[in-house]
Amino acid sequence: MSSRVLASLPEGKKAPAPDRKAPERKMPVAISSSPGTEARTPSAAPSPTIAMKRPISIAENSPGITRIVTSKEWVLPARPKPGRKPSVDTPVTKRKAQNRAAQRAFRERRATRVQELEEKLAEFEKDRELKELGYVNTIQRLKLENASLNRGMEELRRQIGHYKGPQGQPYVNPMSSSFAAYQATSDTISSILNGNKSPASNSSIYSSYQQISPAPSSDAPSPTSVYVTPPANLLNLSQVDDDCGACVKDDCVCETIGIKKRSTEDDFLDITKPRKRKLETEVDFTAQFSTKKTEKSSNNTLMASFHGEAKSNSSFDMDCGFCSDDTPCVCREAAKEALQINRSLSECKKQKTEMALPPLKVNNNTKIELKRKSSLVHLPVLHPGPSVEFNAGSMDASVAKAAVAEGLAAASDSTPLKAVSIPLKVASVPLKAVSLRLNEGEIEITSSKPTLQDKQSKLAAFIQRKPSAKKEGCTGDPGTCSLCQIDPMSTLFCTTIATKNSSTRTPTAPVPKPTEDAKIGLTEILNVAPRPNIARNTSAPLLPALNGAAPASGVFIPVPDAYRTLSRHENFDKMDFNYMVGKLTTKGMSVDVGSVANLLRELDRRLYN
DNA sequence: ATCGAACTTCGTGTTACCAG
DNA sequence: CTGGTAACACGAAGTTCGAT
Repeated sequence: MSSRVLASLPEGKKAPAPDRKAPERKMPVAISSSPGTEARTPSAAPSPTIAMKRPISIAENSPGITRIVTSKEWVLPARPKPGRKPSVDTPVTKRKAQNRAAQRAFRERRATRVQELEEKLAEFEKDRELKELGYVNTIQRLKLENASLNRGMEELRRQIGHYKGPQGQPYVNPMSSSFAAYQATSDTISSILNGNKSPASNSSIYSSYQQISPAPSSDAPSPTSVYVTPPANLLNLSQVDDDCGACVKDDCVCETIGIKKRSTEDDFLDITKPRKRKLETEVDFTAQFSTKKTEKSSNNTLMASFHGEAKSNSSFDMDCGFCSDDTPCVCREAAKEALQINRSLSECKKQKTEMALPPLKVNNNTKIELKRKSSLVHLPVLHPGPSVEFNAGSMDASVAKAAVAEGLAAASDSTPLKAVSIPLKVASVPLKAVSLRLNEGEIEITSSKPTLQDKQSKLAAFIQRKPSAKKEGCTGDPGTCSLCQIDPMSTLFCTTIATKNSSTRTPTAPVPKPTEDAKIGLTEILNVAPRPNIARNTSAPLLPALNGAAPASGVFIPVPDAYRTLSRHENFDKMDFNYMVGKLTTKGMSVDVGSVANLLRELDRRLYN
């Protein structure tokens, strides 16, 4: 302190105030035997409060010193409050004293406010991190789901196309590169039909169709046998709203499985009807030019079919208002071509409907067998959500049996619409449901009403199925099973249950294998609250039927199965995680089926509330 | 390793300004 | 006049870093 201080002391200022009691401050303990520490602690810390409380021994000869054991227990003094010590002398003027007090109060308020804000900020940060984690998990799950859906959809398309394409005609995959050509073509035609009179687009249309046409061959079949699957927006111009976004009109899985009403074949014709005009007395220049085109593309069977039709359909006309009657109308031509495509497709469809196809069946290897017996397929839905599901190839027998039990209950119902089927939300998201099944295991869509015997035999097959490989099931160690490896939420679920178990000191029991008794128990449990028949009335609220709570069943399923079952529910993400786990009755790393059922009902209630 | 100067941080006091 | 606030300055304690 020194000269600088002395020199800078303003007039009237007094020397620094004497020692004041410094508030206790927590600081890291640093033991120093050097007396210099005390020396550096000036009078601010009145007396070194380093005091010996009791003698302790020093551990000697210890090879690796991880803990210092001193002979004394030192109580270190709190770090003296830094900064200028508050003055105790009375100010000269009243005003000064008032200002000092005001300033002190102000700083106190400011510090309090800053502290509050910091606490708030910390809370927000914590909340944000939690939400972010949740979002990341959701994104990952959605990505996986999307990928599996795409795979399933692709597989379905491929398989369906394989069966649909007559005489070995390759199925034109809308998702393939030629789909882009379709898209461009349809857009162009649509724009023409809507009044865009750009004659230059004609060539693009033409070339587009050349691209999408099957490879020409000398022994090409009749034009009507050409199988083309244009995108929905080309043929279904009037029913854009009905487009599920995943199906192609002529290849709509939604229609195939009967959850979407078949659209009329001549939707496109309906658009062009008002523009039709009788042209019996007029010269059909369009047909003439079409003929020329046909000659140009003699190898193109698709175009040949179009123009062949055009010849026979000389009455078709379309007044675009741009071309004159003496000149070949490009717009008319394009519209006519689209019409021909539609007609050829109609014939294709007729052929297809005549084919007796078996029901669509997808087994564990995601193979689809098309055994269509009828064109209309009713998909029975027993449950609004994926509350009980059939697992994948790795489906554990317990969960499978739970689902089977539900199916059994349904099978005993005399309602013909009920069937042994997977309760899916097919009505709302058809492709998703189907491909989910594809991805995770078995899907079976029956076209005919199953008999009770059929149901029972299927049930027996399910029940007798052996559980999957052990690595796919619960390992008893959270985060190590296959499900946990790919789904962080599953890991969290398992960990939470493990934590719950440890806190409640539940003895860790091995994952029980469901027994025959379990099957009966499941049937009883799941019959406690009979599920409404969604197929009969999809809009009917489910609450009345879902109010019943299933008692504890004593039947336990592995945690991953419980997670799979619960996580499929739409409301799974909306319900508090800890609450859900708390609702579950667990024994070790297994969950009581009854508690799962209860939780599902609660999720249902929230969903339909 | 030790020491001391310079620097940093924090608490406090004083003064001026402004609005009610 | 009084309360609230900003700006400035000081003091004390801790930290850093170069010289020895």
